[in-house]
Amino acid sequence: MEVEQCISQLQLNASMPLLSQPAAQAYLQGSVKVTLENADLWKSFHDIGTEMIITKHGRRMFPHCSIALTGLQPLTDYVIMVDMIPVDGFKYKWKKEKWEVAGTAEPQPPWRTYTHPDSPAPGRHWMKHPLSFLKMKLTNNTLDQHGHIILHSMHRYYPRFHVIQTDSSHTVRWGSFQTFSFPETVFTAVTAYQNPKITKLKIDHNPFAKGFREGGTHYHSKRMLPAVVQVTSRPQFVSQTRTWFGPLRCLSLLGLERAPSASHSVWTAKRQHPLKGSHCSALEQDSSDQHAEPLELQEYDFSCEEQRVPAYAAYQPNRSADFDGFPLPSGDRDQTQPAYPPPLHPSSSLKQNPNGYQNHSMQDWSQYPLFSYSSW
DNA sequence: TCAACTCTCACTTTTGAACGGT
DNA sequence: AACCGTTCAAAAGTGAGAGTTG
Repeated sequence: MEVEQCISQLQLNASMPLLSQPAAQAYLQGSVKVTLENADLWKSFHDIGTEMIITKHGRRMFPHCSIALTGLQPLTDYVIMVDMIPVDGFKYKWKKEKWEVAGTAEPQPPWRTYTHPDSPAPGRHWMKHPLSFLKMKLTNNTLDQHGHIILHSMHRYYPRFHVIQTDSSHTVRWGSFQTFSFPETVFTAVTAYQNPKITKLKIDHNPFAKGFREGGTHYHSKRMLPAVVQVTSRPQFVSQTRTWFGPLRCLSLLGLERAPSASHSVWTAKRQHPLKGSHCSALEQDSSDQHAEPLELQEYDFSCEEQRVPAYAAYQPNRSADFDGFPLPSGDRDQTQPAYPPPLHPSSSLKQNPNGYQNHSMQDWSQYPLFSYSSW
């Protein structure tokens, strides 16, 4: 199936309602822009073929997601969220120094969304400093109880950032939301590094990996330690600047979920009720939940658009076949075209707006549920 | 048989409590 | 009493080898 056909089909089938424009525009008062903070590092990894370790207990990303926001309304509250989107419908394997397609993707694990712990906060707060999602963790444990993002190993994903306007910190009523993604943040989820170039690059940049270095050579575990090596005394730490996050505030979340027996194109809406009192909890969409309530859509005014934000002006975000280290299947593509929307790559349906960003219609992405999980 | 996954290791970095000085 | 900076211990996080699983 051609990309355009796929999109058309998705648009036809997407049940995500688009609200009337006047209602939505009431919340669209700014021109939100998102910049990837550590874009140089991301690009270094992307050039090789980024791999992210996922473990049963959850592993942080490296490079981690960090973005800068501008164009928000200073006094309006926003919630910032991240989720992970499959790049395509394939499973990969590392063979002969490169990634190869190893079949169709496994069924989507429980969908989760990571909410930035400062959320909700006014626009001026978000624009003051770049936002870090350092503490977000990735896991392959579908039974994970810690709120980590669940991914399949040997599958490719990219992070999607959501900027969601809310009415207030306490009685959340979702306003408009905008979605952003960056081509260079595509990665392959793995349980162990496959490409040694990635390992080297990570050790060079990640301070935690320094524990495995000594004198410019690597040593790993006591099995490889020279007999004379002794543990040195604990270093004295200089005083550190710390960021203090105030008490977490609670949100209510609105989600969409796929009907359990339905094909990719059929979705039902599920409303998450506002949390009472001071409780904070993580909310998860269970795809097996048969008791989803019908959503009263008129209570929620929101609009959305996704923007692909190339961090480099000269960078070519819309590549597919020439992704270094990430060969997309070519010959069998038509037969195995996934039921996912086209990834960040390229599509003639993408629009170029005056800012140079590429906007996606909400319908392109509407099959992916938002707010399925909130992790604090 | 083999690829993918999990456990474990030794080390560094981060975090937060405790303490002392102003 | 409140604030600030320093010290310390514990927890968290790291990549890779070895063992396990399918």
